[in-house]
Amino acid sequence: MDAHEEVISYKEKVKNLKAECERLGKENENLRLMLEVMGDQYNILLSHLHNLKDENHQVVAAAKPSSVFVRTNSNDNSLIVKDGFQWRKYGQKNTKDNPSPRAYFKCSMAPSCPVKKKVQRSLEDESVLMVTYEGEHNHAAHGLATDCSTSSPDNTIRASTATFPSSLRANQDYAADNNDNDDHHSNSFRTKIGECMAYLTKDSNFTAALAAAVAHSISEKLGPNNA
DNA sequence: CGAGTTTGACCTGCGC
DNA sequence: GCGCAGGTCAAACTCG
Repeated sequence: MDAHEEVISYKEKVKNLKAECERLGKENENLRLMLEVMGDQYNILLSHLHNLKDENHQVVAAAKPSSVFVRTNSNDNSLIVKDGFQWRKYGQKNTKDNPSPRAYFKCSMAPSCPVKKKVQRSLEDESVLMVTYEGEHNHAAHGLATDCSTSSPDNTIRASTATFPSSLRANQDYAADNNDNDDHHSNSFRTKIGECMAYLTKDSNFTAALAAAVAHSISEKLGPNNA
C-alpha cells in the first residue's frame, strides 16, 4: 500500500468513526428521551395510585419503607446491591411467594445506624432485584464513585443503576411525599435526571468506562486488523 | 485475627 | 392453642 492509499484508508476510518460517533450520539439522545417518557408515565401512574388511595381512605404510615428496583446482570446470582453504604448481611430466608431467597442486611457504616434493607430477586424478571429500605441513616454515605470503581466488570449494570444519587434512587420516598400535579412531578423528575447526568459526567470512572465501551464498540465494527 | 457470610435455630405476629 | 411465615440471632465458617 503506497502513501496515497494509506491516506485514503485513514480518511475512510475517520469517516467511519465520525459516523459511529454520530450514531452513538443519536442512540444516547433516544435513550435519554425514553428515560424521560418512562419517568413521566411513572408519575402519571403514581398520581392514579394516589387518587385510588385517597378514594379508599388508606392511611400511609410516615415511616413507610421505600422500595427500589435494581437491574443486575442476569447471570449474577448474588444479592449484593452497591448503594454507597456498607451493609452487613445478617440473614437469608426462602419465602413462600418467591423461589429466590430474601437476604437481610444491616447498615454497618455506623454501629448505631438503625437502617436495614431486604434484597430479593423479582418474581417477574430475575435480572431485577427488589431492595426494601427501612429506617433512616444517622450518618452520611461515602464514596458513591468509589463503589462504581470497585465493582466487578460483569456487574456494570448493577453498579451504574444502584449508585445514582440518593435523590433519584429513592423514587418511592419522593413519590410518597408528592401528590401535586403531573407537571410538578415531571419537572422534579427532569431535575433529578439532570442531577444524575451531572453526577455521572463528573465521575471520571464512569466517563473512562464509557470511553472504553465506545472504543470497544468501534474497534469491533472496524474488525481486528484495524484495532 | 478481624470482618463479613452462611445457615440452622429461635422468636414473633397473624390467621384459623 | 396451633401452625405457618417472616424476621432475627448467633455459632461456625471463610477470606484477606
